[in-house]
Amino acid sequence: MTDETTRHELSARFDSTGIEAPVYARWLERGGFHVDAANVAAPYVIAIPPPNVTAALHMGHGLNNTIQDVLVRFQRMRGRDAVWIPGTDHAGIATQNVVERDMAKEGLTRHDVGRDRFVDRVWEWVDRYGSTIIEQLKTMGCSCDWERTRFTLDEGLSRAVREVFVRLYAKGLIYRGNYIINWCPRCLTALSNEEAEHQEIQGKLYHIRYPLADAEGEYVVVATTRPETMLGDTAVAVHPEDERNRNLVGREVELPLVGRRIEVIADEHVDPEFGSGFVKVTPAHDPNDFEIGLRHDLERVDIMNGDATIGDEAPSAYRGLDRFEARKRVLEDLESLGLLVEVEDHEHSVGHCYRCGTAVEPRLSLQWFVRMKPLAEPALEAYRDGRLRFHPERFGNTYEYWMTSVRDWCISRQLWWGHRIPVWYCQECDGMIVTLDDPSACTTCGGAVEQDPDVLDTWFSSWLWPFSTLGWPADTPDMEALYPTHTLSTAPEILFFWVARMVMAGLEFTGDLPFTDVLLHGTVRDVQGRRMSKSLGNGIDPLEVVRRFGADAMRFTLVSSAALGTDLQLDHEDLDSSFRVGRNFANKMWNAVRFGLGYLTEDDLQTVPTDTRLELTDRWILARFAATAAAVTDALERFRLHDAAETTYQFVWGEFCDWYLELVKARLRGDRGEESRSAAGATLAFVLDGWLRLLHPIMPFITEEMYCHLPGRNDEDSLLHGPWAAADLEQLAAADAESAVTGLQEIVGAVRNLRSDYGIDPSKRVGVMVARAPASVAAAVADELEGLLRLGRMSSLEIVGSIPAGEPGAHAVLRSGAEVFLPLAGIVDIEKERDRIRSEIERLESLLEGSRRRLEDPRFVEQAPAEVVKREREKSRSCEERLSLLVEKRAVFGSG
RNA sequence: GGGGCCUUAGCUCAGCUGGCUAGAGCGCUACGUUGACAUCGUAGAGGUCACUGGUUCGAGUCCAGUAGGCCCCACCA
Repeated sequence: MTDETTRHELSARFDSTGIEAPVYARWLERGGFHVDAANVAAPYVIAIPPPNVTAALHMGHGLNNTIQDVLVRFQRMRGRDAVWIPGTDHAGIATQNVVERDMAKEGLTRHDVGRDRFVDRVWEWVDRYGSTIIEQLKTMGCSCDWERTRFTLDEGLSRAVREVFVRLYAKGLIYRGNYIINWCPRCLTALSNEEAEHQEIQGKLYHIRYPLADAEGEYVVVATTRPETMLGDTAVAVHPEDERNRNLVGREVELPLVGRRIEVIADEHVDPEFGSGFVKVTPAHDPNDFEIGLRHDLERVDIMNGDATIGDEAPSAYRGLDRFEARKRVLEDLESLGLLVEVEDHEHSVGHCYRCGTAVEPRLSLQWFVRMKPLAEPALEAYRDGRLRFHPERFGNTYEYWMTSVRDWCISRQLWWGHRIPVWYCQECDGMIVTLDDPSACTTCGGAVEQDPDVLDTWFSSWLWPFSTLGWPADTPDMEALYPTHTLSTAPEILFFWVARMVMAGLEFTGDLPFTDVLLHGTVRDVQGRRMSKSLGNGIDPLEVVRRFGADAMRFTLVSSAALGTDLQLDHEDLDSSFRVGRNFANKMWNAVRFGLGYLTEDDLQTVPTDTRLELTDRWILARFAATAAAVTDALERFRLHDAAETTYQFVWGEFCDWYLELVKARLRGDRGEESRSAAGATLAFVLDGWLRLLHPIMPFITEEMYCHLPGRNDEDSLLHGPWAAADLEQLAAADAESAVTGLQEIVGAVRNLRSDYGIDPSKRVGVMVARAPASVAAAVADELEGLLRLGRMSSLEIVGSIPAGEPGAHAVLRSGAEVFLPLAGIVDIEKERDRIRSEIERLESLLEGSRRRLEDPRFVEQAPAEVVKREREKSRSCEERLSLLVEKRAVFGSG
């Protein structure tokens, strides 16, 4: 689109359709996102939080990936070798569930087809749907280095997983043991502590009588929220110092419904104040009881099957019942025996499977664990000594707390989809082999070996992501050039699951922090403040938003609504209200550029325009641009993307479009001669080009498209690699131009205000007088007269020595000290004018009073910074001046 | 039971190291087809910055407490 005709045929309304795809295709064709490890001088690397391979894009992805793209594009434009590593996660439970559900439609379970065929089927699924989200990221404009796309089950990454398992095992940091773990009876697998989500449940506390075995009529009362577990009780405990009850220690009770005799023991865990002071002890079904059992060498009676039905260790009457069914039955039976003493409401929290929502069952089972303490120490140290930073900072507390109270990590999962645990058991002797390469026989006795059937927790591969994606454990050029990475952007809810563990893994296996800055973004919510979710049906499909409003509009809206550390609300029922801001802004940009293109020539586009030809407004907008560029750069460096968006928006719309374009129109048309036209053209082109750069990280498509339309440029050009903003922007500072133009804006503002107050027909041009304007403002008025006349709908704007006394008209006294007068013979309303002046006097008086009070306080003058005192004096003086003028005016209108 | 966050215009929220005559977008009211833009322009109304106390020359901003809302963590049955 380089020829003249096309250029001038840009439609008045910006339509993202038909622009985004070709622009993205151009970037890809040129390999614009790829960086060769051999050529890396100043790396900037982000590893994407790999979405689940079966996931479809939602707004959370929209936000997070926009943030990452902004950061990557910003650094790429600044000349860094920016690499954004994309990929997906095999997401063990989630993916297995999806495929199982799919199979269920055919009436099949995974057990019907067997392990190998099931895994094949998941792979087919992944091959078919696995690239969906990657394609969606492209639609959003994400500038990932697609040549580096990885999947956690790739051969290389799987190798890394094995390497880590073997290393940790050799170091004694991985062990296998029988412990109480969180078990999901629906997914039929162990879960880690993090995967059990605690929810407050409005439950009951049941008080049950356990008769003493050899004393008719005597009993103890235990309290429990899960009465069905009594079938597995193997003791009753009291606190060793419980005065009331410790005399019973050593006696036996007869477990109702079961008949087993169990001992009363003394254990510190019991809170003598709670309930009756007796605790039923079920070592196989409660983590605390398990610990008690260890201390007292209690029997562990496991009464439940994996699917949470009652098992063979329980009395036959209950076998086969689901746990909740069994609870009901147990309660009924206790009730009929007169042993259920009391039922009270009791709120408590119960773990739920983070994938399917089923209430987790604490279950005794043989699992693999990672010892976390030794890994946590260096990870904590890295945070404490400031090498690892969180944005917002407060998440450091959360991280620190988790690291100091971290518990061992259960990593084995009874699933089929995932990395198989690299452990083999000998079928002949008790040999166990933990090895990188599949063994063919037992290394001790030569017997046949069989691999552990379990797979590893998904997060056991995710925690290696920042380096496994770069080829670790091999010493690859990518590892050499691109590791460690720099920024990690993610949602706070996976701080423990993922972020904390990556830090541990990075330090343990590579000796480096995997990244230095962790950006935790907010949550996308609906208008009621609820999280967006499939089940609530309140989600927003980013692709629909892109289709209707454009990717840039979506990205701008997301970035500008998400201040660092805060959640953002979007209306899923009214996408228009949610994304209008971004769409309108894109349209504004489009039209501003469209306007510029009507006047600019190739010669206008040059380096920083600093010639003496520059006029006041040129110097003003250049100064404003320099300030904006500095603020935006600073904001992006500090991860304050919202500020960057806000600042540019205000500059482009509120200063560039509202004032500069308006003031410069006549000059661009050549009304003031070629010298003036070319100064305006050069300035316009420079500033336009400049803010396109500033906005490119946030709105890559429209900025690229517009950039290529600028005179002398074509599709071969690109903003992708910057430069970010021209060097030497400091030289553009022009405090004098800034204050002069502010003075002009005030005058126009006052005229518009007066017109509006007096209801003057917008089509009627008025003559205006200005007195007492500072010299610089007066000069500026003369320079920019025609523009000002148009903006204020004035027929004339005269600089006068003083406003003629007694003439009927409207007055305004400005902050610059200038006085604006609008003669209104026959129109002016004396009463109204008097009121206007009076209220202005009142306002200024109260302002002045406050200011004086401050200045009269010697402590303020002595202790406040000189700059503040100076400003206060100026404010005071300006108020006084304006007041005295207004008082004079009032005299003219009578004191009323 | 611990820890954290929030409470600023009708709505959604900015306001980072205390100096504010408290901002933005949307909405509202009035007016407007001004040759880039009605996805626009102009003006306006609208706020005791939750409450109470403290620190300070000065507090929306810091500290303590109160009230309301939210989140994270947690093996008291």
